[in-house]
Amino acid sequence: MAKVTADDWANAALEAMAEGGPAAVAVEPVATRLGVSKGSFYWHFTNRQALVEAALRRWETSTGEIIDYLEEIPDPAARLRALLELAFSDPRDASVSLRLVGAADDPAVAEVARRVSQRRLGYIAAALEQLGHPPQAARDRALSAYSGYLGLAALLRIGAVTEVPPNAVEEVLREMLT
Amino acid sequence: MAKVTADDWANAALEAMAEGGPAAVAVEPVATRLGVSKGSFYWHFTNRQALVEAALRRWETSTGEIIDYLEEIPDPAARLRALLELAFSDPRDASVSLRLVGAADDPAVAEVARRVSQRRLGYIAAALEQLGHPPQAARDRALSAYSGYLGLAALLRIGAVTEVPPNAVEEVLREMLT
DNA sequence: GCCGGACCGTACGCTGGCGTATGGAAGGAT
DNA sequence: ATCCTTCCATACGCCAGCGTACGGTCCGGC
Repeated sequence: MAKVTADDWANAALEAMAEGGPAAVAVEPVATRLGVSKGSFYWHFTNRQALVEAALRRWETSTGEIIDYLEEIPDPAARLRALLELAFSDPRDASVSLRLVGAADDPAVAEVARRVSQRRLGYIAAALEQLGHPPQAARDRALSAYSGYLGLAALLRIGAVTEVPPNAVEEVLREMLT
Repeated sequence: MAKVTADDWANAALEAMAEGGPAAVAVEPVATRLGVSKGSFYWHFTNRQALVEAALRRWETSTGEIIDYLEEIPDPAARLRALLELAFSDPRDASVSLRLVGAADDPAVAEVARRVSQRRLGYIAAALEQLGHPPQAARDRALSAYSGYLGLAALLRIGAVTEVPPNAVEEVLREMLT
């Protein structure tokens, strides 16, 4: 009837993580969400930690696919613009990122967050290099841009800023490219 | 013998929050930390939520005092520099801030984080206005600077960046002042 | 000296979540 | 038709943390 797969569990766990952070990735609640009991879970996974890691892997690959998709845009400036517009229009990813930052005591959480961030930083820096910036400058600007994005997402999340400034994308682009 | 006050509880709770986030502000562990039992706690407070709020209030006033102290620096440029150097040298505050961002589902948490952030943004913007920026530009630059700070703190926390870039303070200052 | 209030220890019940054990149901292989 | 494998439900024991009940101690006022 139900026939739930391990991937179903991972998806539901990621959903729970987006809503309540890694701490909310609990076996029984996710089971209820899937309309299934714990018996199913412990057949597919060994313990709760494995579920958290599955959700993290799922998030990492899904963000990776977005970057893979963007990589295909030939013009580096257009690529950066597409990235920014995607980032500022996807509150879910920002929410997950910030939750992982908050839960970074768990080494598994911190490592995934770190890998994802570094991949993004590398992606931005590579585009900037293609645009003629020397490597070190490209890395510096990438870091500053991505930091600004993350911080703004944080301020949005707590309501210190109510809307993303309408010229934010242009602003960051200008800042990076000049 | 021990004679613990409500303030002692609030301090210990803030300590626990800095280490493990709001979720780690649990009655029994904090009691142990104070060398006391729950009996003491439920004398001074009504429930756990009250303890969390006490810790939040404590953090808010303590960050407020820092700003009050900085307000006394007459030269606005020196004031901003002092703020930045303080911020980048105080990992504890950054840690608490980021944890609150992560736990912003709790409205009490979000509101304190919001108030603190807005106070800081206002403080920076005021200094920039004194330096001749028109109000809107001052607010924009304050937002961009503070976002950058927060984001960098996040990246440091997860290890995506291992050290605060040595010229970060100068960089942000230049960005704000020009 | 004792008495009442401030303060705390201890013991208890309750809940939510983890992990285990065990017994099915359902479907394909033979 | 039977049997093995896959998948799941149910029931259980366990632990941490919340909140309550109640008793005990210490100390100032009288």
